[in-house]
Amino acid sequence: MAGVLSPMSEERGSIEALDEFPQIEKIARETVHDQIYQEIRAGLMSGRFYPGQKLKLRPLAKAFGTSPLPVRDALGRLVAESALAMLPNRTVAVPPITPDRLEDIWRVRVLIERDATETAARFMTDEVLGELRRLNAAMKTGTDDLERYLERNRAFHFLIYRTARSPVSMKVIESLWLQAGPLLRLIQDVETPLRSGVAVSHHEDALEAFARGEAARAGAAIAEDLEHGALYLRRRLAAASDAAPPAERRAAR
Amino acid sequence: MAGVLSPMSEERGSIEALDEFPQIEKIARETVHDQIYQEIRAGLMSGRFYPGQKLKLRPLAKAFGTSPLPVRDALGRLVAESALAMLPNRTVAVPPITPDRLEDIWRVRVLIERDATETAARFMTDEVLGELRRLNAAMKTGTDDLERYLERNRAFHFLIYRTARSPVSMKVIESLWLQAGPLLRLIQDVETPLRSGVAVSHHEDALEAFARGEAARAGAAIAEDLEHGALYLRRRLAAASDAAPPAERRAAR
DNA sequence: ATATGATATTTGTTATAACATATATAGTCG
DNA sequence: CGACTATATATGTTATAACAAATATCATAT
Repeated sequence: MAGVLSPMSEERGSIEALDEFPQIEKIARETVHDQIYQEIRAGLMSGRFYPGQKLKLRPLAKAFGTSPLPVRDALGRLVAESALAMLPNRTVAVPPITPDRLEDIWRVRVLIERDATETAARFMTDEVLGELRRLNAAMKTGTDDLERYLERNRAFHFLIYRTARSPVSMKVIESLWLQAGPLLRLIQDVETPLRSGVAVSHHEDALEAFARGEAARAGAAIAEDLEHGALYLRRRLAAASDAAPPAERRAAR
Repeated sequence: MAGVLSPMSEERGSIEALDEFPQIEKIARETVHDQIYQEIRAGLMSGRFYPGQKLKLRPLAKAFGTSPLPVRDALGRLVAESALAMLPNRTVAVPPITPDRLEDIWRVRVLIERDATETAARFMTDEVLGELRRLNAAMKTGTDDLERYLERNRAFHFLIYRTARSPVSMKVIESLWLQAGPLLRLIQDVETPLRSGVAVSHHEDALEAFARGEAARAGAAIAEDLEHGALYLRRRLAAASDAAPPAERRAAR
């Protein structure tokens, strides 16, 4: 089912793996609704949808080769997580991005991701630190592929947050990244060297702070990383809204 | 449909109001799933469900007088908001409360509710301040009715948070209160004067800070209010887990 | 040509029913 | 008496179909 959002469909295969004999791992079967959810969610986080885009039940169901029900489940779940918005007509759409909304999302992001980073510093181990170094080093290569760059950046940040061992924070952060996802569309055509260098340097600040056990400094480094991104997005957002003020128009078909 | 969770059912009435002529206010019709959602949500926030309780589709549907579908929608939405949990068998249940989970929820609560309070201080007006004073004064009366006391406390806090004008923070805070809801069950049998006095005094600290425009102090007062509640709940939780360690057992029927 | 109105299509919502899995119950064998 | 198996019940999931509301399309009148 992967890649169904791109115009290419395939029937879903049976999930039950061939059971040799009673294995320990009892994989909870994935429901159709879960698969659709994962796919749309991944699309959102990597900016494959544009703000204002409407997600309609039957067209999506046809694309996935299912009935409208599981699609409805997936969309409803994403709406509940604030990743998608429900219009007054109850149609689901990617939330439009206004400057106010950008500031709102980022203020909370800085607040909670700094906190999570500080907490992670107290649980940091050599093993995790090594993995973080590896992830950050990987970000320096293949910077021309935006999607891969973003995925590596995501992996770096989320490994830190997971180290904080706070399921509640983790859920909030995931929701915030989901809401920020459609913004990533704005940096499609950004000069490659510019976008990669600064983030990596902030990451290295954080790595050094982790190594020294300086929690506050690690949190500050990640906060600066986020603020730097915000600076960038603010400019692109202003430019985009100058070029095409009626974002509502672009979304309509 | 109100009160259906208590064993008493009533058919749902038509929502469409009599339209005189083109009014400005176009009330979006409430779907069945919305009504069920609101009802379960209210029950959760005022602690009418116990941790571990299972919420099954068909029994609930029968109680509400609907098909299982809207119930499923409502439960799925609450699961997505972390208000309910989904067991491996995909049955929905009220999340059990462990000491770890209590600490996790409260740490994030203090972080974000303090921040929202500080932001609210910058937007504070005489009108809102007056309403806050009125709400806090109301908390001193009728303290014997726990549910009413909690509702007034909720109104006080949420008026502050709403003043911060941050939809993103608001959504997070609502989710956190929802997750904390089942804990309120622990203070059912608490000495009345003890629980009311301290909260009100913290609230008065916040009010004074608001009046003086001291944002940090207002945030600190609310943070202390929360910490005080946590102290209380920690003790009750320890006592409860001593008395009935297999919370899983109590949930089963 | 524009505005108004009726019709047709599309949209989300929900009940019903069939299915697969999980759980509970009863039966049976050791 | 205890452990295992088989049956029965209950549970979540999903397709189908019918419904209601919103939107789009088109004809008509001014």
